[in-house]
Parts: sequence; C-alpha cells; structure tokens
Amino acid sequence: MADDIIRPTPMYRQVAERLADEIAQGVYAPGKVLPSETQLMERYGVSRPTVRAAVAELRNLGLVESQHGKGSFVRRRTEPTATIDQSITRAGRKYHAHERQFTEVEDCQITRTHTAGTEAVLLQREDAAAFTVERLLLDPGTGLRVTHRTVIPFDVADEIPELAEHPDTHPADIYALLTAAGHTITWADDISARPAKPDERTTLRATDPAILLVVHRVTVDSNGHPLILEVFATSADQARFAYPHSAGRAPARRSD
Amino acid sequence: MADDIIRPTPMYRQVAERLADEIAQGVYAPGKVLPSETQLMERYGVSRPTVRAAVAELRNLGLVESQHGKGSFVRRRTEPTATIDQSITRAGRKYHAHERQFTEVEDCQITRTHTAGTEAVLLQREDAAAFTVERLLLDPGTGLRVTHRTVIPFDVADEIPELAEHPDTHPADIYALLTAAGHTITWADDISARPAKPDERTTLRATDPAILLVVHRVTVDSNGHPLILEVFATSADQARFAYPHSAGRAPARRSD
DNA sequence: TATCATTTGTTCGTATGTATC
DNA sequence: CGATACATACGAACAAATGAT
Repeated sequence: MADDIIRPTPMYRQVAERLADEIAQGVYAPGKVLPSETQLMERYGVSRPTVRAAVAELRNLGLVESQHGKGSFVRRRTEPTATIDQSITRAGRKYHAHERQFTEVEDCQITRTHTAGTEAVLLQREDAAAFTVERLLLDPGTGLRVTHRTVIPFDVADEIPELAEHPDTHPADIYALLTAAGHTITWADDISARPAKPDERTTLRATDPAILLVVHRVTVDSNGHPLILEVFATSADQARFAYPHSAGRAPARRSD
Repeated sequence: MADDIIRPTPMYRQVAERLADEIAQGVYAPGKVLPSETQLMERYGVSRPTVRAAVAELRNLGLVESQHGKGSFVRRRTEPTATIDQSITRAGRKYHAHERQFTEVEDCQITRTHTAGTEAVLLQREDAAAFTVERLLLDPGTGLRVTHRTVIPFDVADEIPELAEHPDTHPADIYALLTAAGHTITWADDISARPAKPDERTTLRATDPAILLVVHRVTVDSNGHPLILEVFATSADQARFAYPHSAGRAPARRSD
C-alpha cells in the first residue's frame, strides 16, 4: 500500500538523468569525453561521490565507458554490430552451421562431466555422464568472440563409435553422424540473456554493462528425444542472433 | 592471513568474490538474507562504503536483491522461468503466433511515425511514414509482461485497405491479410539484449540488473522485400525465447 | 628520461534520511 | 517508540593511469 508516495529522486539520479538527456541530444557526441568529475562537481554543486554515482549509472545503462586516467567517453553505439546466423542448412548429407564465419581460437577442451541444472532439464537426463567440449570461437572479420560448449551424453556417444572416439567433432559433422546413424534430427533453440560472470567478461572481451546473450541448442530426434546440447554465449554489446523461419503446420485443432 | 597477498584486486571485489562463492556453495541459500552491512564490516574488517560497493557488485551480477530496511536477499534463480515460443504456425489461412499465451493489458496506442535507425535498416525504408502500434502484453499464468510494437509502412498499408483502417489488427491477422493480398511471407528474427531504460524497467517490472531481451521480427515477401516489423521486449530475468527449427536447404554450392 | 598535472579508481570516516519490524 | 537495516550525501586522502612538459 501507499505506493503513491514517492520520495524525492536522489541527486545522483538527477545528475545522471541530465547527463543522459544531454547525451541523447548530442551535447556530448559519441566518442567524446564527458566533463571531468571535478567539473561536474562544480557544475551541479554536488560532491564527488555523488558525481561518481551518477556516472556509474550511465555506465550501467551502457551510455558511457570510463577509462582510468583519461575520462568517461560516450559510447559510439549501443547497437550490436555483428549478426550470428543461427540457421542450419543441409546439402545432401552435409550440414552447415556458421562454419564459414568462425575459426577456433584455441584447441578445444574435452572433459567428462555429469548433467545437472538447466543442462539436465534440456537433455532430459538427470546426473548422466557426458562429454563436454569447450571451444572459443573467433570471427576474424569483426573480432567477435563466442564461447561454444557441446554436451554429448554417454548413451549417445556409445551408439556412435566415431563420437566416443572424437567428441570434439564439429557440431555440423556430429549432425551428419547422427543422421547416418538413422536419426531424423531437428533443433530447439532457447535464447536468454544474463550478466556476465567476471571470467566470462575477460574471455569474451566484454565491457562494462557486461551482458551475455546465450543460446541453448538441443538436437532432438524425430520422437522428441534430446540427443546433444550446444551452448553459445557472446557479448550482447557486440552481437545479435538471427533466425530466418517460415510458418510451420499448426497442430491438430483442439478445443478452442 | 591464509589468503594470498592482494594488491591488484580492490578490497570490495574481494569481498564480493567471497560472498559470491559462499552463495554458490549454499552458505547463503536462495531467499535467505545476507549478513547486514554492519556485520560484513566487522567480519571483513572494511568500511561501510566498501561493503556497499561489494553488495552492489552482487546486485549487478544478479545474485542478490536489496530491500530498503530489510536486507539483501539471495535471488532464488538466475534462470528465467517463462519461455516465449516464437514459432509461427499456420492452419489453412489462419496464422498463430502466441495468441494463446498473452492478453493485452491496455488498449494499444496507434501513432504515425517515420522509420529511422535500426527500424529503417530492417524495413529497408529510410525516413518513410509508418503506423506504429504499441501494446503491453501480459501472460496471466506467470505475470510476465512483454511490450510489443508493430511498424507498418504506409506503402504496405495503402496496398491493403483493412490495414490502413485498422493498423491495430493483431499480427497473426495481418499475416493472413498479407497472404490474402498475394504475398508469400516468411520471417527474419533478430534477438539482442541491452540494459533497460528507466521507463522500460517500470513498465516491465524488471528488477536490478535490468536486462532486456529484444526480438526484431521482419515479415518479408518471397522476393526478400520487408513488409512489416515487430519488436518484442521483455525482462531477461523472467523469460527466454524459444525457436524450434529444422535444417533448410543449403544454397547452391559456391566456390569453397 | 624524468617529472608533473589531470583524471579516474579505491578506501576511509561521518552524518542523516527512511523503510521495516 | 525504538532498534535495525539499507539509501543518500558529504569530506578527505591516496593510488594508479595517462599525457604533456
């Protein structure tokens, strides 16, 4: 109750609002530096901690980027530049899934893990043994970095000798192996976003409002049984995901 | 001190790290309250501003949520709960695009605008007159809120009298109108994420690391010409987008 | 090369306001 | 009402990065 009462907006928010407006109106153009903290203190008649809180707000909104010893600069674009096409195409028995765009930065890491949490739910396997293959992908054109994780449950690897021997097979080739083994496969992609953890921030070269775009891709058999899981993650600053699609057939009409 | 010596990383980050670890290890369970700022000051031997900076870090990572006068509580899940199925199905001349999940909260707002920025690029129309229809959708089951904007260029509306008269036609019905007018339509979805602006934060009821998941959906003709644009936005905390898909035909083989 | 002024980053201390119980 | 908790705001000092002298 009593939601009506609002206490006066804090001074640091008012300063942040003023600066945000001025940035929007082009008073401070993209790439240019804001007035220094000392100047802002004098201009608005507030203390340094207040100014710093205001600038921190702008950083969290993705409007500015601060550089130690230099100043706080208006960010050039809040729009991501790179687009990652998530569609999968097939020609004969060969699949393609953005192999042309990315190169592998380092050798991939293969570990043995157990499914848990979200991965267990998506794979419909609770605490099942699985190979996990970690890769760091790089788009040489834009410099964009994407982490990629493949989770292959042991029961799927057991079915396909090539997979058990080489879990680090590229996903598109895994699709071909699954098809060759008699599976008719489709995919279910889930896209989410969350703050980057400190280590993800560094590997993906993400700057301040470090937001991650995450795709969980489950490869499913024709009966809806999950086979493998892939997880893509990249900095939301720099990239977006693209899905071209058309209308599927509507399911049988139910009571409506 | 058992810990290594530590000049490079600031104290507030070290405190934040320790607390994050303890949260991950379940020392502070989801829903429970962290020690108060006074307690943390004593426990780590740091000042109050330092403790506050540490807790602010945890808020930005989405690990805790602070409540004035009560304390800072460990968030129950960082995983979004609701899933928005972005697939479109068709039965005869009727299309379906998550009409069953959402209800319209308020009457939609129709305005006349001009294409600019991202919208202009996606619609391939620079500074063209268009109808813009704004909606606020609600999933009664989960309480999830989604903003939806439809941009209909005048040249498309001119072609279809029903559209010009009622720009606020629901998207699925617009698809049917476009099909009836002889267009063979498909869609191109772009998914991005960014910090929420203050007003978006309030309309979408987003809490602290207010991250928005945004989908730009362009309806395109068979010749690739964009017809209309839809923009969905929702809190990344609460929802994710789902795309079921299968392999398309690979384009004609080029020099590889 | 070395020094210095500028600017942001970190940390402390302190005081007051306001929400919750 | 009082105790506790977080929120806001001020002042002060030093560290570290940067760029120019």
